Amino acid sequence: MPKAQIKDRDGARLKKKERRRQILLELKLRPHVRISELAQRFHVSTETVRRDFDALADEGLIARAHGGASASVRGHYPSLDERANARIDERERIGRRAARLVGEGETVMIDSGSTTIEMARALAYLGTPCTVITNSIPVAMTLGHGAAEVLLCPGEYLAAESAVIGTETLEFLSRFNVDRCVIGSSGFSIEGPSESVRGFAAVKRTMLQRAEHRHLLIDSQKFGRKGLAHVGDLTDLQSIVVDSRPEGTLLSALIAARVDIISTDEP
Amino acid sequence: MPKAQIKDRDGARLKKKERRRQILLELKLRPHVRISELAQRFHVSTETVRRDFDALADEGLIARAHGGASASVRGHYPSLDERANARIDERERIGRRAARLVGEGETVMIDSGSTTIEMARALAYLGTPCTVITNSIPVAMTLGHGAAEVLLCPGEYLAAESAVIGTETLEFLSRFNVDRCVIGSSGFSIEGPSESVRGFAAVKRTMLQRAEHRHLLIDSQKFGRKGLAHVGDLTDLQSIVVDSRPEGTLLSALIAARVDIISTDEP
DNA sequence: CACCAAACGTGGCCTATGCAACAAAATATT
DNA sequence: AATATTTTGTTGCATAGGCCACGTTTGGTG
Repeated sequence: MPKAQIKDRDGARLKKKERRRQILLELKLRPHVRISELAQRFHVSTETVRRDFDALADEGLIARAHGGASASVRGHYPSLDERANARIDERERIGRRAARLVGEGETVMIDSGSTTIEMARALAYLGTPCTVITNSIPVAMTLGHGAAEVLLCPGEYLAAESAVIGTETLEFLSRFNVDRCVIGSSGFSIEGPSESVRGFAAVKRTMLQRAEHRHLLIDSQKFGRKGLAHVGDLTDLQSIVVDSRPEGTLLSALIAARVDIISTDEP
Repeated sequence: MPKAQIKDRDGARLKKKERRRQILLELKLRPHVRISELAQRFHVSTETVRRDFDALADEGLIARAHGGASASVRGHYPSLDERANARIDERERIGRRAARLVGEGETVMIDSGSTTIEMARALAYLGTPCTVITNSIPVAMTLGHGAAEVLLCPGEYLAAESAVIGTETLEFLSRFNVDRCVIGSSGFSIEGPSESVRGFAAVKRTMLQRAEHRHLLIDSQKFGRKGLAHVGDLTDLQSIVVDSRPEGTLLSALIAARVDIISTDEP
C-alpha cells in the first residue's frame, strides 16, 4: 500500500493523473461534462472515466451527476471551496438582501469572494439593469449574461480566488467614481473589516474610496475575527449586511460609527 | 395560436412561469439539478420538468445534460459551444503545436477563441513558466493554476465569448511589449486574417502591434473565408499554425509574404 | 354552458447510465 | 525475466432517463 504512494509521487504513472487533470480543467470551462464525451475524447472506456469521477468526487473536487459531473461548486476553486460549502444559507440570504440595495442604472463595484458571488447571483436573478465593475471572474460571468453591463478589472490572475489583484487592478479602479461598492472580508471587528488574503485588502480599500455608498457583506461567524491586513475603519462603511445582528462592543462601535445594520434576520 | 402569446404576456398562467423561475434560481445556486429531483419538489411529473427544460434550453438559459440541466451561465460560451464541438481534434493538434512555440520565461499575448483555449490547455500541460497577457477568461483560468503568470486585460465583459473587449482592453494591451502573440480568427484569406465578432478585430490588431513574434492559429476550414472586419495583412504575421497546408493562391501569397507555415500534418 | 387551447399526466418503448465481477493489459518491483 | 500490483476493458444486468403518443385536467372565451 505505501508503494502506491511512492508511485504517485514520482509521477511514473502519468496517464491517469493527466486525464484527471484534464477533467478538472474542462470543468473549469464548462459547468458540466458527460461521461460518454470524455470517454471518447480520451479514447478510454466509460468505466474508466466513471472511476476517475468517483476518485475526484471522493476528493470533493467535482460533483457527480447522472451521466456526468459538474464542478463541485460553480466556478470556484481551491481555497474558495472550503468556504463555499460552509454556511451556504447564510451567505445566500445576505447576497439576496444586498442585491436589493442596487437601484436601476446605478454603477456598482463588486468585490471578489464567496458572499459577493451570491450577491451577483441574486442581482442577476433580479435583473436590475446596472453597470458593474469587478475584479472577480465568477461575479463577471454570473452577471455577464443578464441585464447588467460588466467591466472587468485588469490585473494578475489569482487562480485560488478566481480574481485579479495587483497595481493594475488598483490603478484601474481608481479611474472610476461609482454609486456603490459592495465588499466582503475575512474578518470584522471593532477596528473594521480586515482581510487575510494577500493583495485583496488594497483592492477593497480602493473600492471603498471610489464609492459614494459603501456596503460590507459579512457572515456573523466572522464577527470579532481579525484578518492579516486592515481594510478600513468602521466609519468607512455606510452599512453592513449580516445574517444576524452583532452584539456587545461590536454593536456599540457600529452605532457610534453610524453604520446601518441590515440583518436578514429581521424585516 | 396568437392567444397563447397573449396569455403569456399578461402572465395569466403563473404556475409554469413560476416553476421555471425556480429552476433558474436553483441553477444559480448549484451547477446541476436532476429532473427527478425537481419533479418531486414541484409535485409534477418528470415529463413536465423535461418540457420546462426544453423550453429554457431553447431560450439558451440552461444547458441540458442527460438526467438534468446545468446553468448555461458559467464559464461556457453559447456561441462558442457550436464551434467547440466541431473539429475538436484539429484544434487540439493546432493548440498543442502552438504551445511548443512558447519558450521559458517569455511574455506572450493570447487572444480569445476556441483554438487559443486549446493552446492554453497544452501550455498548461507543458508547464512552461512564462507570463501570459490575455483578454480571454477561459485562457486565464486554464493557465492560472499552473506555472504561468497571468495578466488579465480589463474591459467590457462579453458573455457570449467569455472575453473582454473595448477601449480599456486596447489601452491596456498597448502598454506592453511582448515576445510573442498568438491569435485566432474567424476567417483567413490572401488579404490576411479577418474577424466577424464585433470588437475582437481591434484586440487582435493591437496584440499584433505589440509583439515581436506573431502567430496565427487557424483551422484549414477557414481558408479563403472572409470575416466582417480586417485584422491585418499577411505580412503582419510571422507564422501560421494549421492542421493542413494551404494550397493555391493562398499558399503563394503566404510564401510571398514570407510567412512560416507550421502544419500539424507534417513533422 | 359549451368549447377550445394550453398544460399536465400516463404508459409503452427504447437508449443511456450505473454497478459489480471478472478478464486483460500495462507497469513496477525484485 | 518473473512476478506483483495497478489500471483498464468487458460483460451482464438493473435502473434511470428520454421520447412519443394519447388522454385528462385546467382555465379562459364566446
